[in-house]
Amino acid sequence: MDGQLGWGTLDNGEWRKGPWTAQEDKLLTEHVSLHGDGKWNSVSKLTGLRRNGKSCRLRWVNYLRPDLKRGNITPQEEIIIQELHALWGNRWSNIARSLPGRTDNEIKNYWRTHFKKSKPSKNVEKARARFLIRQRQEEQGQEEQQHLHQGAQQQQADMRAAMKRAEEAALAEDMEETTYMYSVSCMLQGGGFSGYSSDGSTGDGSWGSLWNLGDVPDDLCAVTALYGERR
DNA sequence: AAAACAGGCAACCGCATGAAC
DNA sequence: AGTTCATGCGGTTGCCTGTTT
Repeated sequence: MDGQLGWGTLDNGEWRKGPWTAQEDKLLTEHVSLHGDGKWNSVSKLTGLRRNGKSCRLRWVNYLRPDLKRGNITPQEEIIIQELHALWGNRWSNIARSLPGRTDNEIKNYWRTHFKKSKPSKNVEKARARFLIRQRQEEQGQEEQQHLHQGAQQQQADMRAAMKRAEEAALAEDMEETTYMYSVSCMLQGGGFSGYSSDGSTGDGSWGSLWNLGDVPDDLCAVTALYGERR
């Protein structure tokens, strides 16, 4: 390419690795503007770029895309990242979809440098705890329909009651957090919020309505599925 | 002024998944 | 139905740069 390859010397005599040059960026950008993104493995053939498809895709997604937002993560974005990470864990691509202009790589790096070494905040821990409680309740409800043994039913009812109490205690503990959760929800959906009643509970008693995530993976079911499959 | 250290970030790697054949 | 290939995702690595000693 330019003869000055640094640690990005030719890999096995074919693919270049390491930092991208301005010329390579230009080639890739031109290719995408002509052919659109996708078909990354054809980039090298069509442009002469000695980068493999994966490398091209990564460069485009993380750096060259015109809709990328430059600059520091804002406090609002930081809150969203914390909350969504509490819900989804390291689902960086999901989190990134909720933050237009940000990439999964960027969020992942930000998380690792800003949060990982510190203990999770109280709010984050609470968010996760409440989500898990709710999820557990739903699972219990499904199991209940399948197993109608009376003893088991009693046990499950006791457990649900205990979890319900725990959740209510968490909610009562600080209304400040409830307001906080509300504001995050509003940010996520651009202000439109429903299903939240003044007593601090959700209208229908589900996280789906509390969060109402919009284009963030559809609804509570999707979130639950994501969480479930992760474990 | 220079060496050591730490943080931030770009890029690579391996694996999983889905589409095409 | 099985195989191959392309793409996407999350984890990890290592360079660069700013800060501290």
